[in-house]
Amino acid sequence: MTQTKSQTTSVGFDPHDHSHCIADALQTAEDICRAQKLQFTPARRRVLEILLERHRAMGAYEILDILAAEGMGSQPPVVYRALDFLTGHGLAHRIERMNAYAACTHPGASHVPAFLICRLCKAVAEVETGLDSGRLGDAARNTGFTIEKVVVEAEGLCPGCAEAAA
Amino acid sequence: MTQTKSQTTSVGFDPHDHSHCIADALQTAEDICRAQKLQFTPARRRVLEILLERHRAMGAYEILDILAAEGMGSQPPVVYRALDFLTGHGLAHRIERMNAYAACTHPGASHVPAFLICRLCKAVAEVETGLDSGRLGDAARNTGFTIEKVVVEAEGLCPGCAEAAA
DNA sequence: AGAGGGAATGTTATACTATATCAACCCCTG
DNA sequence: CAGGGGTTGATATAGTATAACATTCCCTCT
Repeated sequence: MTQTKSQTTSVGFDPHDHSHCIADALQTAEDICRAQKLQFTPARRRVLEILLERHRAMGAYEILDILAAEGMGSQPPVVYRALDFLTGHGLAHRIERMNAYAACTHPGASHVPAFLICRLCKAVAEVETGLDSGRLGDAARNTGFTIEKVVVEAEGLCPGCAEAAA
Repeated sequence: MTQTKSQTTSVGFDPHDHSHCIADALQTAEDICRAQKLQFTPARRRVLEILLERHRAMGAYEILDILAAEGMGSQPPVVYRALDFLTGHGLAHRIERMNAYAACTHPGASHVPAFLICRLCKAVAEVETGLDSGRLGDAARNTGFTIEKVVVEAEGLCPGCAEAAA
């Protein structure tokens, strides 16, 4: 919000031109929904916008408070349905460790996303892992386990908070 | 419970002599607590036993029901305190994706554990990852993020359920 | 135009997960 | 035997998520 630098890294903790990444992400979401004949309804769109604006993981009820203040519905199913849609189509992710949700920073990519979660400021960065080809895949093959979905979440300190804490 | 084969792999979905791994794990837990001057109280011990007996991830309230039936306390803090102790000292793990808990299958080892979670029978296998040295570590270094803890959880089908479903 | 049907929303109620708080107790130690 | 840390007991409440059913909207087929 206070950053003014123009830079479009869609990942990481760097300052960047936030209005651009919001507009880009919304446009991408619209494209994806059109291509797949999905309904990008006002509630779904607004929830994604809220996640993009805050640029961090948010609890469902935190999002709900904002929706309610805007008159878009005040009951839990409103926000959970929107989040189910967004996560189900790769537009947002659930951060298991925080019971929270964050906009996907590179929708459309097929991937095993990993999240770097700052335990102080709660900022979340989404990065890629090469996990399938690593030891986890080996371990699964060795035991005969069929992996369908993988969650990778790292908690720690982002550059800013690490510096502030030092 | 119905397995009778003797085999002591402490990891994976293979049949094995379960009474052995329970006894071994409890003994190891006692050793660890003695070495670190921790109190392995009846409630803590019983919760670990329950997790070992079931050999799967269990919800806190599921454990609580068992404790209550045995007269060991019927209020949530009873089980959450025991679970905090066990997870805090590496004797059990929280499975974030399930809001559930499972006994550690190789306590004492320092590691980045990963979990293979069967979505049908809820069995959980604990395996090792080489994650620190992989792309996640690279990504963190590149962004200046300091990783303190990593959660890796894979959901899918264990060999038995995959076969049954086929 | 009207009937049928699928998806989305509105609404109420409830289930499930987890923690805060304070009092009581136990044991060790000084 | 007083103090203090750690553990337990007990009550209340906070936080997260879903079930269930009625209603509406929009599209399509006739």
